[in-house]
Amino acid sequence: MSEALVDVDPRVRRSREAVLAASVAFFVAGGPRAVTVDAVSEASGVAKTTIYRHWRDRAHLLADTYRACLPVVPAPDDSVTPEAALRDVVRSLVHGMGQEPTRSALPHLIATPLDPVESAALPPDVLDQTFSPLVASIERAASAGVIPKRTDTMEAKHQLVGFIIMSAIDPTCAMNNSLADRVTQLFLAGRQAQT
Amino acid sequence: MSEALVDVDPRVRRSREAVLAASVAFFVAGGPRAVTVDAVSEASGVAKTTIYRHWRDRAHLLADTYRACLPVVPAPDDSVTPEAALRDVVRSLVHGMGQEPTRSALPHLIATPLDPVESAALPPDVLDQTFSPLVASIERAASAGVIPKRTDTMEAKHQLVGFIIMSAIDPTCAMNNSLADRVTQLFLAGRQAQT
DNA sequence: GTAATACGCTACTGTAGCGTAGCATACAGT
DNA sequence: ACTGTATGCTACGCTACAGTAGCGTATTAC
Repeated sequence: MSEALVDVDPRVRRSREAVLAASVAFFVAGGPRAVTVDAVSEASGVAKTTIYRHWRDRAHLLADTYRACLPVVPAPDDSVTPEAALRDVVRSLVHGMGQEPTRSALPHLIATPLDPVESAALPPDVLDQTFSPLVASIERAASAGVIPKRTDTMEAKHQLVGFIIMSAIDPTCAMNNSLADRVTQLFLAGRQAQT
Repeated sequence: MSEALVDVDPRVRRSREAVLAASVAFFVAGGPRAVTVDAVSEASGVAKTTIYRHWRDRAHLLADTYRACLPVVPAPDDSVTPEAALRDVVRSLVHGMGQEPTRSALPHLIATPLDPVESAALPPDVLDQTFSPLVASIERAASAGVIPKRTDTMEAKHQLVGFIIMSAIDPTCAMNNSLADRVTQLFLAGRQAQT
């Protein structure tokens, strides 16, 4: 994504984008197992040999495909109140998880890193990084006393991320700010009721 | 499991159990992709031909394997208060999700039904059934006014199930009654704070 | 003891997928 | 126009896996 400036040759850019788009489509539809070089080649119109000129092997293609399905969550804003910062991060997460291809890929995004074969070329903590802004927001809320200071950060993360992910997996669920703010409110109200 | 009485011949029972145990082990370790008839045959010590005498094809073996990884959650107890019934169901769920092989298989249990190939012989709603006792408890709590009567049942289910599943996926998390009751309390406190 | 049945073994076919080699062609930059 | 590079194409070899056939052996039930 960010090295588009290096690839001056438009043929290269075209090939990489077409391959990745097709690969993402297969990943979304059927998980890592569905991402085969032959299928991607045919669907993208890019020759198999060309794919191997850009990715060393299938594992590296899969790693890029995986990353392309992850949402981008901006770091929390420290210039607003802890509540507002948390609310905004939750909104970003809900929005990101609700966007395609992330939404449809979610179950596979969770399962793939646990597959010893398919996770070969995946950076180990690539999924955790998506939630690091949320963890930072939780920690700030705790140290500011918005939620109990002795809050278990990981537990709170499970609570929020679990809610968001399960909502996103349910195709009937609208992933908008209304849902995001309800997630935040239910979280804060529950935590603040703790002694 | 329940038709053990029909299989009088101990040779049949022995074969089925050995195959299923090996198949579950592969599913846990690497998802449906790892469940190959050859590998299961070798690991279980049961000949491939014998496996095909008990399961029509790999898809049916996988369906049984999938079911064997699901926890059994008893129906809610209507003779206690709605709070206690919900608490007990959450405890059962937390306990079930924390037990092997369910715990390690969880990501694959979520992802497999969404794979159009691997879910071939899977009953469509087999995972939902695991959560139906929870849904029943939520509905009873709502109609009893323990939580707001207009509570969105599905949303509440996402909230509780998401929290539990994310906790179970984190290997450092203790899946005991202490966690279960905290899940219940945070849920009730958040909901009861809503107008 | 005997018949029925379950099982193991070997060998086989067919398919899908990974990854490579060699050569011809089209396109980009100058 | 010219040169370098990216691409397309065909044809491989190799491995893993699904599923089947035939035959001999061991175990079970009676």
